[in-house]
Amino acid sequence: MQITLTDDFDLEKMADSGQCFRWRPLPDGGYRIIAFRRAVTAWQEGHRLTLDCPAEAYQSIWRRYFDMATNYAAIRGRIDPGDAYLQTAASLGRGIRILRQDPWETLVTFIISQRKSIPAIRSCVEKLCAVAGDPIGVVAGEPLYAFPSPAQVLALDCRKAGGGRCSFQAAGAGSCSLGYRMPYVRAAAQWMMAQDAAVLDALDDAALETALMQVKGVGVKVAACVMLFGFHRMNAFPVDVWVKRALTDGYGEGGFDPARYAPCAGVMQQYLFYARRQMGREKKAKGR
DNA sequence: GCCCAGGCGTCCC
DNA sequence: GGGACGCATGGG
Repeated sequence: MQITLTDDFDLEKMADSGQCFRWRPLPDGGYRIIAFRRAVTAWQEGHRLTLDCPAEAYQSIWRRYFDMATNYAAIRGRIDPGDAYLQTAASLGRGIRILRQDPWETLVTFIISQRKSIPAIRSCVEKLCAVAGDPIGVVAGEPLYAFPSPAQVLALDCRKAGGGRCSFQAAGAGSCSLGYRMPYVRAAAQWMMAQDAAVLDALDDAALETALMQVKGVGVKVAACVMLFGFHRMNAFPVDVWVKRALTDGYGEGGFDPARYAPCAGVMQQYLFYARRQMGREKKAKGR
């Protein structure tokens, strides 16, 4: 299946944008993506996107996943020309789209994300999938797994081999490097099973944030990530250490108001996050 | 070995 | 409501 791209789209930048944790770069430049209990491999060459799936799968799954109906160039074009810092960030981050990911998976992965580096998040999420998720196929001798359902997460045995009580220090098969987040993930699973997806979708942003923050382990930042990357609330603006650094560099204390870019502040957040991380890397490389 | 990571809950004021 | 502190674990 081949798609001719007519809008901002950059696989490499999206893979490195910190919104998804199950994209794996392949030696040939492609990315293997697992989402919605399916695996697909994607390659990009300029305006040509190739997916190793039938056209029906693109139409029913991946087109929506990549948010193909939204015009990101137009959103980028609305950035204040006088905002030099954001202009630069957006030109660095051009091609990033806000993926429409599964809300449950997004909730869990961003609970896991706290106090972890992005590579550590990836490996933790993969462990969780391998231990609790359904096998969905074998590629080059390597088994692939779906993201586990809430029930599958609750079925995880997080107890120590000899102990009775649930301990997150357990080296047991179910610990998955979750550490102190294990009870948070379980709480998220219980919460999720009690929700109606249609009801959550119908909530306004403030009500959805309140609902998400009922889960122990979900604070303002994780809630914002789940809203932006899982519920596609394009105005959510997660502020993490990188965005904080970007805002301090570019605007000083309190000098940036996300409301200025409503209803798409979240896209600006992605540009700022991506650009600031790239700058950090360049500094590191120079220092060597 | 050491440092720190896409924070959060809790305690305390 | 805001600031200090502890937190399990692994990647660089």
